[in-house]
Amino acid sequence: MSKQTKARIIEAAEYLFALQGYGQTSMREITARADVNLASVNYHFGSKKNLIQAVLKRYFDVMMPQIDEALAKLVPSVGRKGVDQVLQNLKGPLLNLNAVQPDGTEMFVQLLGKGYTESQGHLRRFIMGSYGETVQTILAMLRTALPAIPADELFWRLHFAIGSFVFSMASSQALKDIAKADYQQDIDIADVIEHLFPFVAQGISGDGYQNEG
Amino acid sequence: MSKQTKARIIEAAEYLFALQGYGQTSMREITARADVNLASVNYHFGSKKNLIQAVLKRYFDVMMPQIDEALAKLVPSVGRKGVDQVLQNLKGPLLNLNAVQPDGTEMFVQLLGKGYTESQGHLRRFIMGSYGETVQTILAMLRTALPAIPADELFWRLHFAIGSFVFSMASSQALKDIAKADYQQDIDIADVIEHLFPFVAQGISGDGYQNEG
DNA sequence: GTCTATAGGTTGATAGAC
DNA sequence: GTCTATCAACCTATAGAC
Repeated sequence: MSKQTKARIIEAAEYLFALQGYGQTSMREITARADVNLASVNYHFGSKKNLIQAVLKRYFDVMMPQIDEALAKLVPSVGRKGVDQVLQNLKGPLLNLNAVQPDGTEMFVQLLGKGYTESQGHLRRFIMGSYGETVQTILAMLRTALPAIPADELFWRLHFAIGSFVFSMASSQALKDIAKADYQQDIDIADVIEHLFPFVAQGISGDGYQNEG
Repeated sequence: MSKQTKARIIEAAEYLFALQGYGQTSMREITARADVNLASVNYHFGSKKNLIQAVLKRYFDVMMPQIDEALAKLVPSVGRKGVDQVLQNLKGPLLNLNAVQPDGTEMFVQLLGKGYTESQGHLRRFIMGSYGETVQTILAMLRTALPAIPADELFWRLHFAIGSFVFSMASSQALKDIAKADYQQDIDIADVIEHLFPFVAQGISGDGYQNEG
């Protein structure tokens, strides 16, 4: 059955990509884990590149419309409160990815991080080409919340925020181990978000920016 | 001459590692760029793993003692000001890496970022094993600056801060491209730090934490 | 210390039988 | 749609001549 095979490949691939990265995961590993034939990846997806995009597309296609919908209704307040509102509206769509797949949210963020740092140009082009509009909407909302902060400064802060998130996920196994050993805490993705969003909101809202000469 | 060859290898390797990552850079690329024989890497460093560690060690061995020295004299104030003081004392040693090599700071942080996200366990183990004490000192300083914030909450924030930094560096090429295209800015590492530190300080110092149930 | 040559393994992709 | 077999290219590492 084609449908089953295709789905098995996607699931195996996303697990391994999230864990090891794209470049370090071979098609042989993927097909072995999916328990399908090696040649079936190229039959169903054409190439490894296409498979990588298909894995991410599955999540983006669920999340981005939800974000669009959530933000369409929003007129953010000015200041820290507005930033909180924007972030709050991202939280739902993000956590809903757990419906796509068990641990889907965590998987997605890790895939995103790996895609960013393994500077495979084709992935960034694919994302920005397909979903750039939603990204722009998020930025516009933050601009409404923080009208006094220049666009380029906001661009920086948004990227720092993404970095906090992605890094936490990318090293989440290490974080989990440390937290358990040193602080007797068992962590899941919702915990990370609960700690992360105040940190990020605080950092984004700061008014102490200055363009150094 | 052995010394020259070894140095040429290190320089070529760190450039390519920083640009492409460790896994995606082959010894053939390195030796071609260094204009030395392929076999010389294994002769001088034993293995690719050792070469990776040697590249990072060159920077850590310069920076970590400087951080130790800078922090030894410091008794941070309480509050946001204390956090700023701690970060300020990290800035110098970090920027001094430009003395190791032109663009040394940028190179180093990119190497660090790639090392963290390409979860090559041996690298994290090497770093924490060799320089973990300095990391602990930094944490202790932040605890002095923010005595009201529980240790586990500070642990979270420190990781988010590291995440902002490492991710920004690991994806700095992408950031540069975007900044140039969308905001007509040419960025260097000092710019990134100038934007990053206030963001991080703001996020770490926030007093709006709450342990959700 | 430097070189050539090569071993021994991996990779992504494909041709062609079924 | 699935399989086997294989290609051509790449990889790290090493043996051994100079």
